[in-house]
Amino acid sequence: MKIGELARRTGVSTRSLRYYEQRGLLTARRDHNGYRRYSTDAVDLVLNLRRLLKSGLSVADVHRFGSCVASPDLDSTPCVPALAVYEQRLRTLDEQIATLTHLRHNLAAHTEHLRARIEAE
DNA sequence: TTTCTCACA
DNA sequence: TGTGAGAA
Repeated sequence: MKIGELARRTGVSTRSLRYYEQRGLLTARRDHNGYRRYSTDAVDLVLNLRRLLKSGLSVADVHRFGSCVASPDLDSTPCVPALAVYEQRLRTLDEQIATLTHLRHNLAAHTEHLRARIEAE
């Protein structure tokens, strides 16, 4: 199928599909006129890509999934690299949450301090 | 309709 | 991580 049909079948813009290809996430054969041609299983792959990217994974993360991304049923696939990616992502999120929590505590303390000063006037 | 590139959020 | 515009 051509890029327009893949876009329609996946609900993903042609622009995004070209972007995924540029990033090495999606490949296509070329027609004589240079138009991209996709096999029907590209639909599952794109839907998986979309879901993973929307869930906060980066292009590099999705890259690490290897052939798993092409799976028609990603959730039921015992994808070893996916486990590593998810675990690393969880660690990163935990670190970010800790940092934000720290910042929030500091800001709350400053706020209370300032309020007390102002109300003491 | 599709291709590409540049610029931008 | 995408998108818009412009030209072929």
